[in-house]
Amino acid sequence: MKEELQPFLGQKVQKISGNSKQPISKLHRCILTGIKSWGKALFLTFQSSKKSDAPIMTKTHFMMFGSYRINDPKEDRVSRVEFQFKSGILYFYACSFQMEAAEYYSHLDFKVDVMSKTWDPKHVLKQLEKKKNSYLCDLFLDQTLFAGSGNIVKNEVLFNLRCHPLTKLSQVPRKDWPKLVGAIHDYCWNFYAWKKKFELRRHWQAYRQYYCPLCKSKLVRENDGKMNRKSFFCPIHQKSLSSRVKLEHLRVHAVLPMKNPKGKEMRLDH
DNA sequence: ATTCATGTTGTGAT
DNA sequence: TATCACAACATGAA
Repeated sequence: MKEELQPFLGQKVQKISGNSKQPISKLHRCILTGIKSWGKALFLTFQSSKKSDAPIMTKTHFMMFGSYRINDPKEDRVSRVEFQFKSGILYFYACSFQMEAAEYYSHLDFKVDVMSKTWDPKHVLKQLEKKKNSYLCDLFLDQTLFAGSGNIVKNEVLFNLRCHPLTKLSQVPRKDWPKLVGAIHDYCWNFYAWKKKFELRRHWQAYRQYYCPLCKSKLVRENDGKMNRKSFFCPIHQKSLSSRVKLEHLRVHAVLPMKNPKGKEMRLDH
């Protein structure tokens, strides 16, 4: 999204509307001066033409169902916010949109943001020390450790590690902790690359799958951990771990492209 | 037609 | 005070 919004950087908001309860009219005639992200949140900075006015920062989170469009509004849908720029219109739908997020933003820890250039696995490792009692299925969703990770990432990484979702961090030997951290980071960057090519789902091996790609046994599907989110795992390859834990951190399998009934490759991801 | 779910936040109970 | 359970949000896809 940051890449798609670049054309609007430096442009003035010519018109703004939407059903947001935030005082969005304050953004009228402001210039978009910054496009940032932290984890799953998008931060836009706006500068009023009066230099004396403090910049306004907005925080947008698309939650589960949110979306955005550029120059192509959704039909029969009211925008949460809609920005008219000189070169086009940006539409936000069904998202959380908050203003005056500058204070919030300045306190964010970019060392835990998997997509940040200042992501710091050593720092994450130090933080992990406090989480020994957590299940991996909760850990991998914890935004204070892995900002940007989510339920797809959790399930796919657990599969790649051949690890049961209800493994406690304390059961994983300390020397293997960097593998956990690295596996999340690697998967998130693959996710980004795959998403750009509209081939995200093609690479799912556990998430929303029915059979293990390795042994064809039926995957277990259950809500796990404190987060109580859905886990998909192979009971053979992701053993319930007690004293001995061996992490493999395996490479993703080659997968066949998905085709629709007409044989054309499908555009799979929004 | 109905159910589910790439997620976070706030509230009220325990 | 900390933890927990759950509702709310809103919509495309299964």
